[in-house]
Amino acid sequence: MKKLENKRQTGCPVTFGLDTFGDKWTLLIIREMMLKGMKTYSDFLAADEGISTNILADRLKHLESEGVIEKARDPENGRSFTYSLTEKGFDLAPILLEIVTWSGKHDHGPNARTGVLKKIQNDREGYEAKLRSGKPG
Amino acid sequence: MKKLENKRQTGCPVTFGLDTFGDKWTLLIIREMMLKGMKTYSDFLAADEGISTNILADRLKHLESEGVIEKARDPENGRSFTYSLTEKGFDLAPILLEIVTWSGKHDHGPNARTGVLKKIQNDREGYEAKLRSGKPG
DNA sequence: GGTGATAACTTTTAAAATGCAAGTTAATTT
DNA sequence: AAATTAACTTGCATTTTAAAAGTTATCACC
Repeated sequence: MKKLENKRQTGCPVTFGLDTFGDKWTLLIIREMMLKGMKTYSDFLAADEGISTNILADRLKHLESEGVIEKARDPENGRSFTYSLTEKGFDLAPILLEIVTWSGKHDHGPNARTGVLKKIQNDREGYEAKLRSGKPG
Repeated sequence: MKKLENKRQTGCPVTFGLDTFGDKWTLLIIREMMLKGMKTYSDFLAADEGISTNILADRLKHLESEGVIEKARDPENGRSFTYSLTEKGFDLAPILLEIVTWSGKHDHGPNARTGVLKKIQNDREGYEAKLRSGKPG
């Protein structure tokens, strides 16, 4: 993914952030990890939106090179790897939660899901702490 | 921009948000409007990152169709139009501010700019209110 | 210890999106 | 009336994405 690798170096924090996670697939991978506890390549492939395998491989590589996620062998399955969020990755939680909050207010569609939204509204700090523990509800 | 127009309708709030503003150019346009008070087509074209004119036109059209921005004739210049944020658009402020906060923590480059970050740290509510007034500092 | 299945990718190729330059239209200004 | 400004649109080459098939390594079973 050239786009995200060629950092624009404008010094703008918005640009800096977008160069790291500013394409839709990247944040969906983060969502799978942070909100759904998914951690393997197959987990991500199976996500609702249907990311294609080449793009997934590319984004994982990029996120790892940016220090947002870490890759390790799965101790329980020799042919699998686990991806996990670093602190830098968990620090994306507030952004994700604000996106959920925004959508909660503006998605008036019939199948809008509100599970996470309710957790945020009920106890934001507690929920964020739970996410950072690596074990979402 | 087919990608953002074909809403995926998964019901997921993260997907919903990304389908509206989930490409780098879109949030940069929002940044120009919200944080820098820019409002014309030429303003956006002149932004640091150098968006190209066809993409800019496409993204403005999309944001307008999503109800995030509004287009109107410029009362002070008959050959110009002004784009302004709707309430739905201003509601993106928390997302933008969290991105700035994240980058403030993780951008260790020499030319990272911290103007907005300081305003957030100093008085977040006041700053957000100022943004919503349409007149950023 | 050979066969089949699973997991994580890589490669290939066509379709779609992007970037760049040049062209168009309408409203001023000179 | 002619030149300028503002906001686009169009055409085309390049880049990125998507979809499908192929590769490599580990494991499970017989």
